[in-house]
Amino acid sequence: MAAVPNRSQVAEMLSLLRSRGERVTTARRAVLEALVQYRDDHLGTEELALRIREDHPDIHLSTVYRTLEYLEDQGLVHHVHLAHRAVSHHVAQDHHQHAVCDHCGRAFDLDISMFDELSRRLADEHGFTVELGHITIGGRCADCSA
Amino acid sequence: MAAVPNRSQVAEMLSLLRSRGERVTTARRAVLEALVQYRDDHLGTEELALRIREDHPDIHLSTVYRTLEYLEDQGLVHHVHLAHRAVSHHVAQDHHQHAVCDHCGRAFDLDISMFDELSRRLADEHGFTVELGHITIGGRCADCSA
DNA sequence: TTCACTGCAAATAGTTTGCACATAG
DNA sequence: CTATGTGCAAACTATTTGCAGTGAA
Repeated sequence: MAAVPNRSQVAEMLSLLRSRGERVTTARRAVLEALVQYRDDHLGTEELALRIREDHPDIHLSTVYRTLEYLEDQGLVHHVHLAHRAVSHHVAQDHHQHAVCDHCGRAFDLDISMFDELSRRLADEHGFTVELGHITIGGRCADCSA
Repeated sequence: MAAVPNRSQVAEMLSLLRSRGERVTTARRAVLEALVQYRDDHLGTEELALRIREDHPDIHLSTVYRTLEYLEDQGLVHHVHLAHRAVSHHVAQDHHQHAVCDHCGRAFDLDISMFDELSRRLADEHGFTVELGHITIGGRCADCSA
């Protein structure tokens, strides 16, 4: 799916920051690396911070919060409200939607094309520009319907 | 839209509870009345509790939380994650979707038919049963796009 | 009368902030 | 060198829970 190997995706985002005159710090690199490495795991912020600390025990949870906020401001990261209380972050390029089972909590990635008609109608009928990637669909997964 | 006038919608839900052998209390009646009265205002839980207290100063915030949870268990109420931190409740019969502007926070009600294709594809391709009414679409409203 | 419900206060979870020190540029 | 970023502790917000008293059936 990615036209560019993961390895350089972080490097690319870091040079983008540098080109904007932003500082590149250990925490920023570590957060981006973790988001790329665990991209499929839909980790909450605290869980993400735990993984980051495996390699960087000195990076504080509050720094992860601040860094994620910063990276969102920079447009490099988006967030999704997955389960009821958990917020999950992902790099902006990984645009996908989620369906979350209200029963078991599992998150399923959805193809963006599923939202084509919906976005078009929202634009036409309400002038509303959907921010894809932020949508979460709740319901019952196949297993939990049984 | 409703086949039944608002006035009796609460009464109806209360008799349903009674018919199940559940207790009808002041708090339960007050919460349902407020949900019906302010159905278009997308109130958060705390704000809802404030309105309820105008008439029933003795109903505690924690009771509102517990009552909403109870009414959800009974299937009479659903909740929606509207803005980033706010959870809003509405009576289950008022099934509609929301688009929330990430910029000004306004919520727009959407026609359910917009989700027909999406629900069908989720069912067909993933065996996932969408719980309509729980979906929130983020993005920019027409005004804030300017 | 009896057991579910409620008020209150205190606990918890997730997130944010002030401040002094560390570090990228 | 100097502004920006970070660690830490403490504050905050939304929500939940334990317990003893209240009230619906």
